[in-house]
Amino acid sequence: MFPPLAGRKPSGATLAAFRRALLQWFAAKRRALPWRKSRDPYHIWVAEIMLQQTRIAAVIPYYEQFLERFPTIAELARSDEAEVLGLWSGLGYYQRARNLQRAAREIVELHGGKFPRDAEVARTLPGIGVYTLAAVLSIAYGKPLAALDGNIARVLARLGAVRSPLRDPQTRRKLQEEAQRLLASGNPGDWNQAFMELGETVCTPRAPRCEECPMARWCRARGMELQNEIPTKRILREGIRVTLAAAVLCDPRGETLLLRSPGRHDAVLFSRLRQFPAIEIIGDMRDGVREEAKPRATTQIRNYLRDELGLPKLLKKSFRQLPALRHAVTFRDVVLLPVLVRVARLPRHSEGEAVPLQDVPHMPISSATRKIARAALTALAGSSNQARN
DNA sequence: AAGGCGGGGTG
DNA sequence: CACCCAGCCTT
Repeated sequence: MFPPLAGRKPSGATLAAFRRALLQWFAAKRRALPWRKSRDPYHIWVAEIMLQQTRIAAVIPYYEQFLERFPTIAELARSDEAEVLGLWSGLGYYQRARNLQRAAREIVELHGGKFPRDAEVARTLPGIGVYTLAAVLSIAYGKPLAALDGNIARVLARLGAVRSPLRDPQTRRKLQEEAQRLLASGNPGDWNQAFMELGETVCTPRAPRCEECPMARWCRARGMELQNEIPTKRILREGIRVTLAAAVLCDPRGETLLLRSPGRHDAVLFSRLRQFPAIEIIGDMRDGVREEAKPRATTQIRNYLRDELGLPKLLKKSFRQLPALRHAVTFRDVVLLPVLVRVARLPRHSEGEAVPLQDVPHMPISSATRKIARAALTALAGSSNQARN
């Protein structure tokens, strides 16, 4: 079913050549990534959690800052969740950070502060699923567990010309078995990383570089010129479009108001983290008419601030609409319409908090909130420059 | 078994 | 720009 054993009796020699080809390629091309400097299970674990659904380039700076602040499991366990989220801010999938810290506390309380070696024990930790378990235990402890992530699944699917969808549970099982069978048990950590790195750099989702691929001679998809058709495209939930207006209040001291709970919009749009007051601009939002939301944004924000935040009536000239921003939240495509609002005093609000606008980009917030804060800071810097000139 | 959770890279 | 990517948890 899969090369190198496809259609023939399992041949030890072929399998050995297959493994040698990949390991030699990895030895030559292996990138010097921060988490590869270490075998500390904690370091590997943090890296693997950050790398879930997230590209290497995005992870590197977060990884280094995170370990600098939380050098040990014990340090992570005794920190505030808010600080952990602060260091995660911008990386997305914030539940990962919460689980990471919960697991750290569990490790300190139940496992003597060391990441468990036992697979069944480690698997019970929050945030440790089948993939992460195999990755951490193989890399940190040399356990012979085959990792199956998206990269490896794609490589295996191409090697074996598997046409069924990768997320199909039956296919998944088949691929997991195959990965386990191919695993080079001499150094499972290197093997898993070699496989993933091949998927990331050569056997890419689109336009795979088959000419550079050390495994091309074993690849059935390549042989059938199906490398661009396999794996089959995943059917994604249809996206929806959302338009939000967000108010960046600004008092004379440069302070702004953040809310702990959402305004009139879906809470997930700011990852349930602190956010600017915001409302969804309802209206006919079919394709092509989103432009109509822009004039409505200021009016609706103005009403919202008055009715629900108890802000006194403000003059129209206190409002300044900034250029629209785009943001994505899983299947939602969000257009953000930031509105800068000059106020004499920030309103009191039970869920509100006054903070210097300057500080907002460094707080535990979603990227959407950061984008809005940066847009506002840029606009303010621009207008003060104009005033000086 | 299916759906939800971010964000950024790529062609 | 539009399109693409994916591990874990909850329901």
